[in-house]
Amino acid sequence: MDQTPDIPTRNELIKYLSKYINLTEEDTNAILKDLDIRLYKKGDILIKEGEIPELCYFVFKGCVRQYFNLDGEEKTTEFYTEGQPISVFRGTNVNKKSSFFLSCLEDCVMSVGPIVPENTDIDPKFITLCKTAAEDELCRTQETLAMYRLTNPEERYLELMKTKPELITRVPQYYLASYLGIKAESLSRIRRRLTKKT
Amino acid sequence: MDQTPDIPTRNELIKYLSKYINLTEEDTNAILKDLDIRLYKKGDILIKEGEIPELCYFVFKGCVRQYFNLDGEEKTTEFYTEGQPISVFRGTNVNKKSSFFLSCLEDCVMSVGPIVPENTDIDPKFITLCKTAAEDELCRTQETLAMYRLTNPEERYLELMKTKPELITRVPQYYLASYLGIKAESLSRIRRRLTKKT
DNA sequence: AAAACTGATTGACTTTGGTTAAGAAAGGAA
DNA sequence: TTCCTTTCTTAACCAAAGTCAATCAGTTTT
Repeated sequence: MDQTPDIPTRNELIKYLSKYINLTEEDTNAILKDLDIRLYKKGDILIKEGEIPELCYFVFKGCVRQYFNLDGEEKTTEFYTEGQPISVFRGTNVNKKSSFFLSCLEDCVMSVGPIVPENTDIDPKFITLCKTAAEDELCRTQETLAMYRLTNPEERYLELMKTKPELITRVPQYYLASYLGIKAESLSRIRRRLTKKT
Repeated sequence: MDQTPDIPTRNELIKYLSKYINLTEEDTNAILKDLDIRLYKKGDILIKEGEIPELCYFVFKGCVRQYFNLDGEEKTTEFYTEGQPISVFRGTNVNKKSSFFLSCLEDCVMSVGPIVPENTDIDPKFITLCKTAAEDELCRTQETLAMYRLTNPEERYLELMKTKPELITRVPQYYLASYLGIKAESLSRIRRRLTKKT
C-alpha cells in the first residue's frame, strides 16, 4: 500500500476522465497532484459484506473480484481490471452497507478516493463528471442485464471470449463459472463442446 | 397524448424526486408548472431499435415494456410501472442509437421530458439530482444483475412474486418468461411445480 | 353462433445444467 | 525432487429447460 509516482500509469486515469469531461491543463495537474495511489497484494480484501463503504477505486493494474457468500459458497458477480472504476455506491434508500466482498485476485495498483459525500461544496464540474460516468455505467449495466436475460450459458461464454478474452486465461474457471451463472463442471463441459465443434 | 392537470398524479413525481434532493416550495411549483404530461394508448411505441432517443419518461399510470427483436423473436427485458423513471441514456462512447424498443402494454399516463443535453446551463441542483438518481438506479441494476448470476429460473420467479407480485397478473406470461430468462412453456411448468409443492 | 385469434397448458423427446464423486493436471512449497 | 494444494476435467445419474406439436380456454370478430 505504498505511494508510487508512476507517470504513465496516472495518465490512464486522465484518459478515463476525459471520456466524460473536458479537462484543462490545470484540472489535470490538480487531479494528478492529489492522487492517492496504493499497491495491494493478491488476496487483499477491499471491503467485506456488511461493512460501510468509504472509498472508491480506479484500477491501474491487476484484477479485483466482487463476490457474495451464499450458503457458504462464494458467488462471483464481477471482475474489475485495468482502466475500470469500482463504484461502491451507497444506494439512497437502501441501507448503506455493502452487500458484497471485493478482493484482489492479483497484486494491484489502484488509485483510491473517498466516496463523494452529499451536500458538500464540490466543483460542479466534478458533479457533472460523476453524473455522466454513472449514467454511462448504468447504460452498460442495463445492457449486460438484458444480454443475460436473452442468452444461455454457452452464448454468454462465447460473448465473453469476444469481449474480454483475457479474463478467460487470467481468472480461475470456477470464478468465471459463477460469473456466467453456472457451475465449474458445466463450464468445463461447455469448453469441451466448443472445442469439438471446431 | 393530451395534457392533463391531474394533481394527485403529479405529486408522485415530487415524491420520487424528494428521495434524491431537498426541494423548496418554489422548486416544486416550478417543476409542476412546466410538467408535460401525456396519455398513451395500449400498443403505442415510444421508441424503436435504432432510433435516437430524445425523450425520457416518468410513469404515473400504466406499464411500459422494453424489448429486443432477436431473430424475429421479441425478447422482453424490462417492465416500467407506476412511480418508475424510464431513463433512455445515451451512452457516452456507445453510438447514440437505442438498442431496444419501448412500447405501452396498457394505456399510460406519463410525464415526458427532453434528455438533458451536456454542456448546457442547468441548475446545479438538478445535475446533483440526476447524479444521485443515476447512482441509485445503477446500484439497483447491479444488484439485479448479481441476483441473476446467482439464481435459477424458479428462484427468480419466486423473487418476482415477492418483489413485484402485481406484474404476474398484469403482464402476459410469455413476456414474463423472457424477462425471467426462459421460454413460456418452462414458466408454465414452474408454476405447476410450485402449486403442487403447496 | 361460428370462426378466428390470443395466450396458456400439456406431452413426448432432446439437450443442457446440477450433483456427487473420482481423478488428472498444474503450480508452489518443502 | 516429492508432496501438497489448487484448479480443471470426466463420468454417471438426475432434474430442469428447450423444442415441437397438439390442445384448451378465453376473447374478439364476423
